[in-house]
Amino acid sequence: MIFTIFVVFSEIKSKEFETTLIFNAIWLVKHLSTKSLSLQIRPCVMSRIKKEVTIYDIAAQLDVSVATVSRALRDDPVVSVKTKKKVFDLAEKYGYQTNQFARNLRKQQTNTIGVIIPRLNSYFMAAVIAGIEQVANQAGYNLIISQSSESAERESINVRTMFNNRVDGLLVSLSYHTNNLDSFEKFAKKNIPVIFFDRTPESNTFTNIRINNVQSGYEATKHLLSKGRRRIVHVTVSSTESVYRERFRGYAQALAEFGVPLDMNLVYLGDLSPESGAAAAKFIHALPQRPDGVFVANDNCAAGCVIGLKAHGLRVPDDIAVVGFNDDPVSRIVDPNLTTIHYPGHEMGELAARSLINHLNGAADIMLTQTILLRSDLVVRESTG
Amino acid sequence: MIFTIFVVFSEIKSKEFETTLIFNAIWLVKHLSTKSLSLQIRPCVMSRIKKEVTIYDIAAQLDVSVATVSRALRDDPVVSVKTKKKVFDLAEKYGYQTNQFARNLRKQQTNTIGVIIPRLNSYFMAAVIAGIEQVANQAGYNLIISQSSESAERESINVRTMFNNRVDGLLVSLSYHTNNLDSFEKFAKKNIPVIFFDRTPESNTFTNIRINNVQSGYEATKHLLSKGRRRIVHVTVSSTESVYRERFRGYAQALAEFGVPLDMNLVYLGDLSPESGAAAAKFIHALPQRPDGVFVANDNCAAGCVIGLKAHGLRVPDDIAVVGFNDDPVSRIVDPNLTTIHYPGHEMGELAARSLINHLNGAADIMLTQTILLRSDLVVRESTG
DNA sequence: AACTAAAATGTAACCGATTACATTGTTTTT
DNA sequence: AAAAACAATGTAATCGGTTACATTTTAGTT
Repeated sequence: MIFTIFVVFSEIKSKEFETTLIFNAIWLVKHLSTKSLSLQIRPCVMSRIKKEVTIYDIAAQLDVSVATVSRALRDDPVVSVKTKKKVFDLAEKYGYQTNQFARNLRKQQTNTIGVIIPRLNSYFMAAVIAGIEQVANQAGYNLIISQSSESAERESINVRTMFNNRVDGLLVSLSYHTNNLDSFEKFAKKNIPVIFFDRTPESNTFTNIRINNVQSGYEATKHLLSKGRRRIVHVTVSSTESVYRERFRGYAQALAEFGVPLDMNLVYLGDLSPESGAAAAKFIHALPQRPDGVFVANDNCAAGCVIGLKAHGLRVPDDIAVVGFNDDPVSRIVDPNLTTIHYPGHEMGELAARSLINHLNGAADIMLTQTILLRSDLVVRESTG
Repeated sequence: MIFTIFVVFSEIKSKEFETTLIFNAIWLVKHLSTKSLSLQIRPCVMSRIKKEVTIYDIAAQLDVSVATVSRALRDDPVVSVKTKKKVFDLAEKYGYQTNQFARNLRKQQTNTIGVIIPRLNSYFMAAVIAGIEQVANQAGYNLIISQSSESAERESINVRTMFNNRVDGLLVSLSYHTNNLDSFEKFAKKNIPVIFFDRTPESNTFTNIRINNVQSGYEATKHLLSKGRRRIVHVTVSSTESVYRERFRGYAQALAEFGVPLDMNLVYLGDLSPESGAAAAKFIHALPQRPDGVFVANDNCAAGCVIGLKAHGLRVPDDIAVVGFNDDPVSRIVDPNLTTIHYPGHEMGELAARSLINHLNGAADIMLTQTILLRSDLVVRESTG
């Protein structure tokens, strides 16, 4: 059956509007029963009927099949150069956008990477995210970022959400209180790659990217010891997560090496916030025998602690030397500037994203890699004299 | 035609594995031609054939239609309680997950909100994001976050990406250098809601959520003036974006009110980083007539500036008083603590997300709202004596 | 029992891109 | 000139939920 169709418009506002109308007309003809003889449609109604340009529209316009259009748009070498050009031009003209859902549905993959972090409130995390984003954007991947707010429960909800959204891969930094990896099981079962960074689990089922926290903790403490300090407080968090446990281990190791007995009364457990640092300062001030050094497991907390110590009349570093961790910009703001452990956030993010994407592309298999350790360095500033 | 099928397994590892096998068998029967009489399949091959549980599987298992399953899973009241329970139970048992792409494809909406921010490096932004995330999560929306890195170009690429990913709505804080809103046109055309927050455009095509920057700049400057300071430097950024222009306007207004002539030689343009603050301090120190006050357009920069001023031997606030902006935690770390303008990041994020989602739900129409102003307050601390 | 209204469920088209396989047209080989 | 090889394009099934409309079942009424 062959139709001849006259489309008469009473008002055409713009080229683009005309396009819409024509597409709508084509669509209507395709879908209407042959019974209707007359038809009156207001533009607004029409535009509601169909508003997106699809490969079907392009195919109809050029009188080729959707398959050809689909192939042309993906630059498949099997399509002739001439056809490709026609398709590209028309797609350009009508501002065609591929519908990602149709593609994802069909391809069973999403081009999306999930990122789960404890909190977005540190310079370090911002740097990591920036690194991840840079690599992901470049490779055409989307990012879904969510925060666990240091809660194991929220974390596992986020993991589930990521799973439901069928992310192609997951980059995770664990919360303080994560005590099992059950929620990640699903990913393992479906062979969806998961890479942990910074706050990594002790289990070795997944790939980890981190620094040597034992060593860094050791160096921080050793630095204090080498400055002659012997009564050293460690301010950290009570966490099931390995990072802080390892920093503590390094602290203990250094003490042992210098023959200083480990005194658990000198270990202050808080939440590593600036407020917690202030509380630690109070704790230190109240100790019967005044300590002469503090190793704080993060800079924000260390800054709070330094301010607290000064408020209690203690001089830093003369009375008490302080070492932080992270090389957060705050370490250069607080007076005196903090001696701290520097480690590369941006690089860590880049590396994590790149590893994941290479794995997804089949360029490398991360399952072969168990752990990647990045360098971390002690940066000596005023707070240790 | 009625088939009776015997499925014989040589090895069943677990209940779940059995489920997979049965589903595969059902699927095979549905899809195989009647010609094949014999069939041998290895489990690994089978699991590749079909690995996700779909509503079709559940429907087949319960001997109801997919429509019923679909409706039951969405808790449609039209489905009987009994059937619903059966469906829920089986879905639970087999760990069914709805395929978002299929749903999105069909529903023509994504349940995703795009967020574009200049940078993720300030406490304020982290707070905003946290606020957005809280509301979005609660309402079952996903978030795609991306950074423009203060570049107008990156920003418009991000906008395009968001558009291609068919976000349901967009929350944007503009970069320093955005000079036109062309890239957002697409959204306007398709009636996809866009809400700007904090760094909002001057145009009133879209809804804006922000504080009164003119007023805040005015108050900050007036505070310095009321402390007797008359030669006041303003440290800001050369930006096309209105926020900083308005803070400057407030600064100029306050000066005018106190009869102090506006001297453009006292306006220092940098990038508002801590380093830029240090540079501003150097600039101030080098000025022929020493200023006695500084109003810096953000706290991070102000902190850098304070440190720089101290390094140049100037006493804060005695020689020179400093006011920042944002009430970033750093304002309470730097010595002396910064007088600053506090404004609610978390609330701003919440409000932006909630407005957007209400609009999407049809509960409210944001197009009716032009601008929402949030309160901002001067917080007086040591840096102004 | 007959009839009607309401409740529950089923059927099938649809969203838009992908791709195995089939078909057609064109060039090269024997 | 016939056969084979290759290039270009087309056909139609597929991904998995959603929903308008159709059909069946149940409950309620006279």
